[in-house]
Parts: sequence; structure tokens; C-alpha cells
Amino acid sequence: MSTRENLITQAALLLDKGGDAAVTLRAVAHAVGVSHNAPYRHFKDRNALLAAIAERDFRMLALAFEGTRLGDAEPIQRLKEALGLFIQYGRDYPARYRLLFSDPGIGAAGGSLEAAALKAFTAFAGLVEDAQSTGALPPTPTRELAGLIYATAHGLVDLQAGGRMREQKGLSAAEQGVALLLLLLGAS
Amino acid sequence: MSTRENLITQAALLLDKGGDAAVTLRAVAHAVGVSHNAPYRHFKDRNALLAAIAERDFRMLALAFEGTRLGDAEPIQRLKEALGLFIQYGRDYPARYRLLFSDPGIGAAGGSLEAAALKAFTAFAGLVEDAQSTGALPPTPTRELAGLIYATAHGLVDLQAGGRMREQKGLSAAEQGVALLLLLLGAS
DNA sequence: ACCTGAACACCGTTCAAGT
DNA sequence: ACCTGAACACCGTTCAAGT
Repeated sequence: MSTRENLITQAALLLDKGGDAAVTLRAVAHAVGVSHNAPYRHFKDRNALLAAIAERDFRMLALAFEGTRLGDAEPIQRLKEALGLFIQYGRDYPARYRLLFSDPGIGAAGGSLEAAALKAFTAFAGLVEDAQSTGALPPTPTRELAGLIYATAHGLVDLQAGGRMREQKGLSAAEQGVALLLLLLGAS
Repeated sequence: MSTRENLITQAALLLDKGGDAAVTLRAVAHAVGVSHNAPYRHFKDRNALLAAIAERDFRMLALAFEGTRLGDAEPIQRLKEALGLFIQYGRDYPARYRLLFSDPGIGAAGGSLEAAALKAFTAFAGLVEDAQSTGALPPTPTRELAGLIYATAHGLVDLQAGGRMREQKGLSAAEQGVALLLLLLGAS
């Protein structure tokens, strides 16, 4: 594995273990076994390293969604499966999730990162389209409906990852919120 | 105005102007006109100062929601009005919004901050309840339905604040997403 | 092409004093 | 009770060298 790949991997591990603040270039470099400024040979700055983590995970999510779409369950079930995956990802890797979906520095990155993010969303929209074709979801324009479900799932997961899922808010778990949305949208 | 109040105000202004990274205790202290470590006489650490900003704004949001509930428009219209306020707040003060609704350090704060956040949500749930009573929204348990709408609005605003509202995602504006949700939930 | 050590300008936080 | 100046242990980033 190249030094560049090693840097991304170790940075992701530090992110999982200690959150955004733990991902210092010095700690990443030390984990890889190079000097504290060797990362600058591979990334423009700290933000570029974070963007590389995000891009890698967006590609993974896109693959997961595309794989789910090929399953032989009912389309609406496949959509629920994908949403379950998404929620699980947010629960298992909250800091990573927030990097991909909430970090302002990452959202403005553009380029290949934005392309990867768009690819993940497009795969997700495909799942929504399939569910619409069986009448399990309303015939709203697919892009708008997929965007709404995507944003709702994101809102639920983000509140969960931020520790804001109090029982008092009627949101004991993100899964419950997504299930309620699909139920109200007409999927039984 | 007390030094403590001044510190909160200047910190909020720096947050609006330059984002989270611009809120250094040194910059805040300098803006108020005290030495770089005077803030420690009023706040335990940097996070406590940020929490004070968040608490102040949660109280403001609660008041705004409570005020909206007293209007004389149709209940569903009052709910839309409150959601419009919420979205506008997120658009005008994205960094502040992210502090209140996405920052992990703030979500785990507990105490009076959590009480203020809960009060804002409770006021919001009251608006949902009123809309349900006229049949404009389904008779789902209010807490769950309010939580779902809250999470959806949050997801839309957060994606917007993070620069992830691309036309390709079918989400040209948070308002549009919320309107679609209410439409699909049966509010015309 | 890739890496290193020294250096700079920042931080948050603590501490011993001052009034 | 509130504030200050000095100091410590960190950061990201740059630069002049080294192989």
C-alpha cells in the first residue's frame, strides 16, 4: 500500500477513534511512521486529506446502494434495506458520517469528491424509482422524492450522531423515523 | 452589559463572520477588550462559551415558535410559518445553526442547554398538534410526527448549510423540500 | 519524487500574581 | 470577584536541505 493510501487509512481510524479533533496531521503521520510534514507531499493541506477519506467512503456507499438495487426482494424492501445500511453506517462511524454529510469544508470541495457524492445519491434515487414503479411510493418526480427521503434520513442520522435523539423528541431511533416516513408516504 | 454577556455576543458575531474556527478565545477576548484568558473567569472552557451561544439561540427559537402558535392564521399555515422561520435562521446563520443542531460537543452538553433545546422542540410540537386537530396532518402520535418533521427540516437545512443542496439532488431549496413533505403528508 | 528537521505563527489552558 | 502576563504543550504550514 502506498504512503498516500496509508495516510488516508490511518486518518480514518483516528477519526473513528477520537473524532475530528483527533485527526491532526502530526498524529496521522506518526501512525504511518513518517515525519510530521510528510503528508504535504501527498495532500495540499489537512482538508484535502479529510476530503480523501470522504471520497473513499462515498464510493463505498455508492457500491453498497448499487448492490442493494440488484437484490431480488421487493423494490420497497430493497429501499428499506439501503436506508438501514445508511443508518447503520451513521451509527457505527458517527464522525466519519458527519465528515461526509455535514462538514462545511467537505461540502464545498467540488471535483472528484462531489462526483463521488453525486454517484451515491444517484444510486439511491434508483432505489426510490424502483419502489415508485410498483406503486409503493407516490408518483412525485423521482429526484424530488429521493431528495426528500435522503434529507430526512440524513436529518435523523445526524440528530442521532449528535446525541440529540432524546425519547422526548419521539425519535428513539433513526430506523423508527424512516419507517414512519415510508408508512405515511404510503408504503406498507 | 456584563463581561459575560459581551463574551457571548462577540463570540456569536465571530461565529457568523468566520465559522467555528474563527471563534478562538483569544479573538473573542480581544473583541471584548479583555486579556486573552479573562474568558476563563466566566466559562469553564471554549466549549462552555459555545454552549452559551447555543442556549441563547434555543431560547430565541422557542419564543419565536410560541409566538407563531398564537397567530390567527390556520394551524397548518402557522406550522409552515414556523418552518419558514427555522429555515431562514439556518440560511442566515449557517455556522450558528450547525452549532445548535449538529455540533457533537454541544449535543452532549446536557443541563440548561438541553432544557432550552427541549423547550424549543416542545413549542414546535404544539404547532404540529394544532395542525393535526384540523385534519391537515395525519393522526399519528404527535411526538413521533413532530420529530419526523423536525428531523426532515433539519436534514434539509443542514444539507443546505453544508453546501450540499445541488439541483441534481432535487433539493433546490429547503422550503421546497418541506412543502413537498407537508403535501405528501396530506396538507394542501 | 519523496522525505526530514528546524522554524513560525498560531491555539487552548494553567498558574502565580495583581486590584 | 475579576483581571493580567508569562509560560506550556500543542497545532498547521512553510522552507531549506537531504537521498
